[in-house]
Amino acid sequence: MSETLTARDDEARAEQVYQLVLEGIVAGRYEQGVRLRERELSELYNVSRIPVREAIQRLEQDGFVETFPRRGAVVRQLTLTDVNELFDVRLCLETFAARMAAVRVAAGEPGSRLQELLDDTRQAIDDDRTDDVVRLSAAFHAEIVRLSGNRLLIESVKPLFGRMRWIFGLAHNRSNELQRDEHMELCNAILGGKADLAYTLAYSHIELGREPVLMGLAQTLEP
Amino acid sequence: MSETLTARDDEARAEQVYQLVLEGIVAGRYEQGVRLRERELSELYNVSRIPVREAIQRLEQDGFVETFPRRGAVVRQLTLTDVNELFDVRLCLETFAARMAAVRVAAGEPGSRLQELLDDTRQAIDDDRTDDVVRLSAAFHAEIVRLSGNRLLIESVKPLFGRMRWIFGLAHNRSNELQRDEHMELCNAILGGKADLAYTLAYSHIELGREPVLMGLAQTLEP
DNA sequence: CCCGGCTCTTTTGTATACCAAAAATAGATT
DNA sequence: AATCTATTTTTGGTATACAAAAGAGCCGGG
Repeated sequence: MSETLTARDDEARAEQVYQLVLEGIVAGRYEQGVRLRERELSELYNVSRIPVREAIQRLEQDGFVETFPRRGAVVRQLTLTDVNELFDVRLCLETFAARMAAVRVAAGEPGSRLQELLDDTRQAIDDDRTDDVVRLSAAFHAEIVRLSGNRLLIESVKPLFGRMRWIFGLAHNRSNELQRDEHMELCNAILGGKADLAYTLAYSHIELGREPVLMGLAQTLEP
Repeated sequence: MSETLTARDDEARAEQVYQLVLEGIVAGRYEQGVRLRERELSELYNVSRIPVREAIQRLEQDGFVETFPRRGAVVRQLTLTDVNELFDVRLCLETFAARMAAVRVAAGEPGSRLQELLDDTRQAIDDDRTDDVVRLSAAFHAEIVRLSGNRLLIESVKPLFGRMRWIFGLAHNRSNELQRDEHMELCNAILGGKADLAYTLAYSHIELGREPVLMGLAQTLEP
């Protein structure tokens, strides 16, 4: 499990540290509430403290850790409130994204990638590749936001998607089959340029995801 | 105009550099497209490069500068598209915030600070303190988001408010009197716990702000 | 036994000095 | 004039050092 960074790797060190720590948090190797010490991480990953600091700053930005002045960073404690807040904000932004995506498709934007993702998901479900199903589902949501064409929206949603990945890792999800059906309906609405329908479908799809996640998290939180 | 940091100032250096550069951008002292060199800033503000880097990172997060690998940061170029995207995302988030604020007030949350801000705005308009009017108007919007009680929403909106301050600095605004009237209506709806009305009023208030800003910016952009 | 204060240690935030490599720039050449 | 080349800047990163704050441990008193 040597996660040492190869010395000559022209991608930014900070980015790599960010990814590695994030992976650790999402995978549960860094438990909630654990302190992230700069020295510790810099030694573990064989980098100096500067890229570590940069990574931690970004982790804070994306809601995975909390930092306190002169006391450093700790992995955040996920609460049911966090999940509810996340779903509320997703409802705001992703429903708008779905509507805009439909509008832009109607205006001639090519939206083929959505269908592709659905096809891949079909395959992944049939092959029982659960990780891929989750990844493709997230990619589907991200693709809708991308289709909306609003760069600020894309930027604003990015931290939400990071959190979602985390939460879905902790609290397991409802039926992949059901979700794919909803995605298909939503995809058809968008590719058909039906803005209002896309909005409504996105809304109910996201809202349907809330309860199961809350239930799942409630169990992992207090066993 | 020596902006040197006093040596013994127990607020974080990075934070101060962030504020100073931000001030410079918003005030137009750093023009759009200008490069921000780390060495330059660190000498100007009498700090080392570390807090400067941290400040620049945060400025990028908040959409004021753009960084390119190995080429550093430049002050962003504001376009009409940026403004439109900003208003679209604001419509998503702030209307939701207004609705939630009303819901929470109806559920017993004290919302007195809104009325206070309106009173102060009244005074500021009468005294012709334009800067204060702008500041108070921004504070009014921020207070609604705060009242929504959704911490993730508050966090998500923060970078938007930063951009607004910048844009409003470049493109002047419509009548303060009209805006205050709209704020008052919205305030009454929220304090009366009328969620749907608050939503509608917030929507039209924000949307009414779009055109004037676009017009104003179009002029300053190509004279 | 618990509490308040007193060291001692750890960790952050920052400074300084330095380096490799990529960009920008100036200069030389065709 | 345009292109290739050499020189300087600038970034991204390392290593090391240090003051000051936070935390841990210890100690004595109620």
